[in-house]
Amino acid sequence: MSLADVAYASVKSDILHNRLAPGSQMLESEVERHLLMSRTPVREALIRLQGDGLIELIPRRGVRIVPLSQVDMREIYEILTVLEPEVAAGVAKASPNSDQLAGLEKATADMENALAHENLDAWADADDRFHRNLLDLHGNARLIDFLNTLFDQAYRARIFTLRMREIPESSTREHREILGYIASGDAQGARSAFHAHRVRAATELLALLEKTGLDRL
Amino acid sequence: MSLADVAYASVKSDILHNRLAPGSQMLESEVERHLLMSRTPVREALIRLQGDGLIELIPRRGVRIVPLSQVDMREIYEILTVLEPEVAAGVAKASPNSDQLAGLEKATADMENALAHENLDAWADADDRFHRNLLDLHGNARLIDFLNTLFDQAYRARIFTLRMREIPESSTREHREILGYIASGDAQGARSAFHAHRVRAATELLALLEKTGLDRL
DNA sequence: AAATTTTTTAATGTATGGATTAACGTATTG
DNA sequence: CAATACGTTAATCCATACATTAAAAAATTT
Repeated sequence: MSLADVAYASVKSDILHNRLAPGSQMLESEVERHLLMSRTPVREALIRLQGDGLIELIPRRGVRIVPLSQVDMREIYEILTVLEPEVAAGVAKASPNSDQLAGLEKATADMENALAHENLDAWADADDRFHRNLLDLHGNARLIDFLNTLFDQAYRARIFTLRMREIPESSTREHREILGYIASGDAQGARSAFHAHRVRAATELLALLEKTGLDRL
Repeated sequence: MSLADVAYASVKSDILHNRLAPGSQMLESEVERHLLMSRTPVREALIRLQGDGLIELIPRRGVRIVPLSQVDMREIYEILTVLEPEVAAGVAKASPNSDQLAGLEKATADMENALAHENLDAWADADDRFHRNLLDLHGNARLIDFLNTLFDQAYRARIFTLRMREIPESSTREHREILGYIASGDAQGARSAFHAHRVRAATELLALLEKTGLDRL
């Protein structure tokens, strides 16, 4: 692992976990100092992060942590609403065996458990695992990559709004339902259940952002 | 425009226009010599191109121009088949005025003209313009970006197979049809017409690749 | 001769000095 | 006082020297 890789992973983690505030700016030299590295590897990492849509490199102004507006969230969910149901349908169609479904099963069980114990952090973690695990069961590498990028972008907003929402009961139920369709190889069922899941989640999240006036997440 | 930008545009153009052969490799130093630049800007450009999926940077082996296999083409078309119909539906729903549709109208007319004169290059150019122009009418920046990246990746294969196919009559007709749905604000019509268009194109292209044994485009 | 170790080579990874240039403050002018 | 021109500053952009290291070549051993 090169220094550039370390820098990439480190800054990315700092952004996702809100240790670098959305909308904030800093000079490249500050990042270098923070990471105790020279310009070259830091710059390479920043260029990659810019490609991921997580930062913006503004000449003479340094690095800007790209904040998410309501418009951004709408964009992201619009895409997820179209693509993820297809992913679910594709996975269902491939009739995965129980070995392959173990990860999804575990994630779903973890969500149910977390819900029972009202452990929101554990719930969010299991939810994230469910969605990413589903991707991994799909063969389309480009699709996987793109959706993971979107998950990364939306991650902060999800965490941030987690505690402002109702206890995620229906969401948990929907995951169990989707898993059922996938396990039984019902592609059409998986597709429409996932679509409904995403539409509901998007509506809820956008209404919440609207209501609270939250922007620049 | 920085040297890094120049390097990015130059190498990208060389790849898209097949001046750098798919699957070929060269050292970073060869790229530097070719562009008459030092390592820093070239390296930054290559990192961005790797993010675009056009090249691979392999330590000690240099730059590899990523070739497209049948699997890759199937991946790309699978995504286009799902997303582009949504884009068309979205644009139709927004009821664009004739000003906004001028580009699509022109592209369609150019396709019809090129077809009449059996000018395949002009046809391919107009086709590409139609698809990218449609994207520009859609508001979702992330979607636009992603689809443009896929267009870039698939560009070479399209050009390469252009002369091995039937004269693209049905494709041209379908574009005119889609444009009609968009102009009349019929989102559902645009969606299903575009879906059919993509399914047909994908089937044709994949069959052609299969038949000719073409791979590594 | 085959296998193993050592040495060499060369390509990338990293650090850094200097050139460039946009932004800002200061001075000048109308 | 407002507007403009000028000089200064500082951050990035670029070139390049050096460090690291994987691969290739050579030497040694069996």
